[in-house]
Amino acid sequence: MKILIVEDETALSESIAEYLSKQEYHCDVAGNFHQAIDQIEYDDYDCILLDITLPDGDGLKILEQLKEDKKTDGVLIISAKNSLDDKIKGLDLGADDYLSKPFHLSELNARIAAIIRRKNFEGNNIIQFEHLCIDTQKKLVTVEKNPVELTKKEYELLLYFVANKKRLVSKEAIAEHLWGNEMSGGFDFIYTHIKNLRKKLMDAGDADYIKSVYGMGYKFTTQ
Amino acid sequence: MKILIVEDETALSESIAEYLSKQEYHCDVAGNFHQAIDQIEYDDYDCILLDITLPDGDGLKILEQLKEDKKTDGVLIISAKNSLDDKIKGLDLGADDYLSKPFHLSELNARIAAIIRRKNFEGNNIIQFEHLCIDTQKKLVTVEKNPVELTKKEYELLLYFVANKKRLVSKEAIAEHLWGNEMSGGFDFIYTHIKNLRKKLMDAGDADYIKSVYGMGYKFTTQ
DNA sequence: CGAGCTCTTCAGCATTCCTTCAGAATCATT
DNA sequence: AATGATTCTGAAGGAATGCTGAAGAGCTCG
Repeated sequence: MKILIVEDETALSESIAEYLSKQEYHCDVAGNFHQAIDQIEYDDYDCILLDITLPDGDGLKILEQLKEDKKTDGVLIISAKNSLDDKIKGLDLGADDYLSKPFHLSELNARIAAIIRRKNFEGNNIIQFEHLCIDTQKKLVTVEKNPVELTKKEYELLLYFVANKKRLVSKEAIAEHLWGNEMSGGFDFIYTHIKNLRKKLMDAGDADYIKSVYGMGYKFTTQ
Repeated sequence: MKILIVEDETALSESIAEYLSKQEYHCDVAGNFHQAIDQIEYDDYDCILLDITLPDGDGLKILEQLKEDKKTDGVLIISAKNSLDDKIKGLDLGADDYLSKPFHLSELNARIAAIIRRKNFEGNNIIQFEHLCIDTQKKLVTVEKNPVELTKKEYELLLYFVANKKRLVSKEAIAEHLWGNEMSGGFDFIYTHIKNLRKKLMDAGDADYIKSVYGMGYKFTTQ
C-alpha cells in the first residue's frame, strides 16, 4: 500500500510518514506543488494525503489536476482551513474525505484504512492497469479483453510487477520475492520467465509493459 | 557530511571541529557574522552549528537570513543564553534543535546525528535542485519534468555532483568516488561520462548544470 | 509409469555500456 | 599570437549484461 503525503510543514509530514510506515504503509513525501505533480505523474498511490495550503500553489489545483486524470480516488484532504467552504470545494472536486488540522494520528489512520477498504471493495479484487486486467479471485488475466493464460510463476511475477508498477525493480528484488532468496546460479530463470510473460502479454495486446533498464532491473509501465 | 561551525570563541570552535572531524564529518568554521553569511552563500551544509552570541551581529540574524533562503533545515543553535525566550525565538525561526553551553561533545554529536538522520529521512525519496529532480527510490531523474535516462555510471556521477552541489570537486575526488582509486591511465573516462551526462541533462532542459573549472575540476551549480 | 506441463539450465547471440584513444578545441601563460 | 597544458569530442574495441531457443529436470495427474 503506497501513500503520498503532500505537505509543506516537514515536521508534520515527517511524523505522519514515520507513523504510517510503522503501519506497514509505504510512504512518499512531496513538500510542494511541483514535487506532488511529479510524484503523481510517475507513480500510482493507493491514497493521497493532500494539504490544501501549499506555498507554491494551491493544493486544490493538485486536486483539479487529479480530477482531469481521473485519479481522485483515495484523496484525503488535510487542511487548517476548516471552513465549510473549503470542505465543499474539496469534496466537489472528488476528494474522498476531509480532515482538519490539528488531528490525531490514530484518526488519520482510521480514515486511511476506510478509504483503502472502500477502494478494495469497489475494485472487487480486480486490478486494472491500462488495458491489462487481473481478477485476483478467478486468477484471470486479460489484455484488451483477450484472455492470457499464465503459469504460476508468470502470474506471481506479473502481480509483483503490478504491485510495483512504474517503479524500478531490481532482479535481486524479483528473485527474493519469487524465490525467497534461495538463489543458486545467476538470474537466468528470471530472464526466461520475463521473456515468456512478455511474449504472452504482447501476443494478447501489442504493448510491451515490461521495460528493461540496463544494469538496473525492470520497470512495469506504459511506453 | 558537511558541517558549518559558526562560533567566535576559536578555542571552542577548534575543539568542536577537531572532534567532529574524527567522526568523519567535514567541518568548516566561521568566526563572525560575515564569514558565516559568505560560507552559507557559497556552500551547502548538512548541518549548521550556530552560536547566537556573535561579536559583529546577532546569530539570530543569520537564522533570519537562512529562513529567507529556506535553508533552516539542519540548524542547531548553541548558546550560553539558555533562557526559554531565546530558545523559543530560535526554534520559531526554524532551527531544528537547541543546545546550551556548556555541553559535552558526545551530546553535540548525538544531536547532530539526529538532525542528519531526520534530514536524510526527509530527503529519502526526492532530491531536488533547481529544475532537476532525482527520485532515489525509483531511480528516476527528470529535468523540467522531462525524464532523463541515465546509465549506472552517469547516475552515480550525478548523485555525487548533487551531494557536493555548489562545491568544487576535483577529478581525483570523482575518480576515487566512482572507481575506488583503482585508476590506470588518465582521466579520459571521466571526460566521456561528463560529456554524456551533460548532453542528456541539456537535452531534457537547457541549462548546463556542470561547470568546468580549468585545472581544478567541476562544480555542479546553476549559471 | 508415462504424458503433459512447468521450471530451470545452458550456450550462443544481441544489445548496451564502459573504456580507450587520437585529434580538435579551449584555456592560461608568455 | 604562440605555446603547452588541459579539456572536449566522436568513433571503435572490448566488457558486461540481457535475450533467445532448445533441451533437460521436476512436478502433477490420470
